[in-house]
Amino acid sequence: MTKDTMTIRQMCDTFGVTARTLRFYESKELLSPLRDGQRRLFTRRDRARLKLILRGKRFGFPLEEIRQLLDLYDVGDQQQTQYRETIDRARAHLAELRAHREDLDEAIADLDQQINWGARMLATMKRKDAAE
Amino acid sequence: MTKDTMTIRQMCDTFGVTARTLRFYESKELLSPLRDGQRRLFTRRDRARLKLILRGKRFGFPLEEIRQLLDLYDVGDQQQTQYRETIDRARAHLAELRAHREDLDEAIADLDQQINWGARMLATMKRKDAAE
DNA sequence: CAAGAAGTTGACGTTGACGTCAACCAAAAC
DNA sequence: GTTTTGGTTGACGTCAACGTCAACTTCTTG
Repeated sequence: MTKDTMTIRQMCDTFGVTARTLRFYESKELLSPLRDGQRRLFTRRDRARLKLILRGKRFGFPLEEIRQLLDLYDVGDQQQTQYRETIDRARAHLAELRAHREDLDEAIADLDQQINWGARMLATMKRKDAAE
Repeated sequence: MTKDTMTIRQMCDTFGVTARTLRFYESKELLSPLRDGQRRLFTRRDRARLKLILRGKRFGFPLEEIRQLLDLYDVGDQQQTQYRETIDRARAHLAELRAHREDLDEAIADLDQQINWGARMLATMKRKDAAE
């Protein structure tokens, strides 16, 4: 049933990371692959987590913060109180993400405007050049 | 006229960075404050640039990439060719930002859904508890 | 069965972005 | 006039996030 595991190299190819990275993430307890003797076997869970890790990284979150958030997606066998806390953390994180998006929207608007400005500027420069 | 300069400490307080950081940014040519003898005097230009630097950092961009983009906001006395390149880099950067936003939107949707799921889960747990 | 090929565990190196510390200067306050 | 206060320049330290390398084991393939 749980035959859908991957070797480290398959993981590397699939996600575009190095083996070193995967071992490093394991040492930091972000992943916890099974073992076949010595060798690692990455499960569906590991894959889901890695996906989230990489996404977190794209947003510039440090690994430690990402590690804490991973539990959110890991419904597990938590107690009610713990689970409530998990959800609260998730809500806080969601708020952060939304703030991040507003920030981003502003940056996009700024840059877009600046580019238009620059493009007009460039056109003016060309006209001036041609006139000489 | 250009009397609106700030000391390094005023900059620190205003932007929430350390003096070391400002000197470091200067050494990497991201800022170029005036001098009053030895002491640095940060101009409006420096402030504008620092604001952009910090925004770039919030999005996880490396300082070197930020430095290149800063020229865009610095119409300056660039040659046409250089300016064209600057605008091209800016366009590429803008595309990156937009991709980033799509990614972010997805993450927000995911997390939102996950939270709703969790909230329903929690409600179920409570009902089960109350039934016992 | 020898020789890859794929994987493993340390251990050390590297890079970016600063922190920390020592030694110094210069104007201002006591 | 000397002691703060605010600033300066190196030089070295640090931390995260891996890269690199050596020495080893364990299939598997000719």
